[in-house]
Amino acid sequence: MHRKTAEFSRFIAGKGLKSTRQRTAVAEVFFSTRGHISAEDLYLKVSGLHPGIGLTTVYRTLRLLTEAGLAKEHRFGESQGVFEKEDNARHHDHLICTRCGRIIEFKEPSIEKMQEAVAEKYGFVVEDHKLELYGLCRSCRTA
Amino acid sequence: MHRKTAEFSRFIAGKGLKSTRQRTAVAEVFFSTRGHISAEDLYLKVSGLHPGIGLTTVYRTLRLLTEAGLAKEHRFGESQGVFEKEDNARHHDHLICTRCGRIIEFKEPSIEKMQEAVAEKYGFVVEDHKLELYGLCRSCRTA
DNA sequence: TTATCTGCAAACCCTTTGCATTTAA
DNA sequence: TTAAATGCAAAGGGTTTGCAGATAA
Repeated sequence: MHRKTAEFSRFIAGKGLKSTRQRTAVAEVFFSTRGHISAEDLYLKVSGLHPGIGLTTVYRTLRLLTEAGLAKEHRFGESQGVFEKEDNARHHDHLICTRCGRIIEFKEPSIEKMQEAVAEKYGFVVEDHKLELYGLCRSCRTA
Repeated sequence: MHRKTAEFSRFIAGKGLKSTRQRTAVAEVFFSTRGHISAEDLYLKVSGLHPGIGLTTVYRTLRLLTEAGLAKEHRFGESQGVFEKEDNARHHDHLICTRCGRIIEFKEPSIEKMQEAVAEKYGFVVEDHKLELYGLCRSCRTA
């Protein structure tokens, strides 16, 4: 079993939910998938190994994985949503005070989603990004 | 008539299409709207002035406006699409291909709005920003 | 005149929900 | 034992499409 599937099981248990055959199957296949995958494609992959599983269950499990912070949903363009593994040791961006030099680290998944959508519009696949916001922090502003 | 509505009419004519009452009405209301507006809200606004217009026509006109480069559609989060005027003389950010070095300029008002929201969360007021997206462009990806 | 438009209703597509049944704990 | 999960079918919600009648050029 994938390390992340085990982590998912712990998350499930922690919420007082049940660890089912289907959830484990979906997680296992999801974590062995590289890049993005749609709910439907994941459903097809899992179906190959565990016939009879429902597309609905795949959707529900993907939602749980997302809540667990193990998956991330993207909506590129106008098409169907796709999911990818969420890596928690992630990039962060910076807020920089132009007066006192104070630096605050932050991350904003919603901004990153948009960055990817922009990139997609131009045919790009984002590998990395740099976002720096320059301005005045509260104390410099009120001082 | 709005300067941009006139520009839209020229675009329409250039494509051998017809300048109709409805298209002009939608464009006129759209260009007098600040910020983002959904197809449905635009439909409601136009309906007030031109009863009987169809939501379908609003969608079709918004598509034409977008093709003309006069409108821009955004899909924030998972919700319905919204449109805004496309302004060609603004700050832009960069998309950089890490393989061929190709650089594309883009601007994304929605990202800037979110940047300000994030900054505000930390007590900052944004004066400037730098956003660089690094990745692979279409040709480098498919090559 | 005639190709394009319009508005309505129906279709679409992806995703979620309702519900009766099954299952993990 | 029993609260939670499953799978099916049906509903949702925003957007698009088919079509017959209307209209701009």
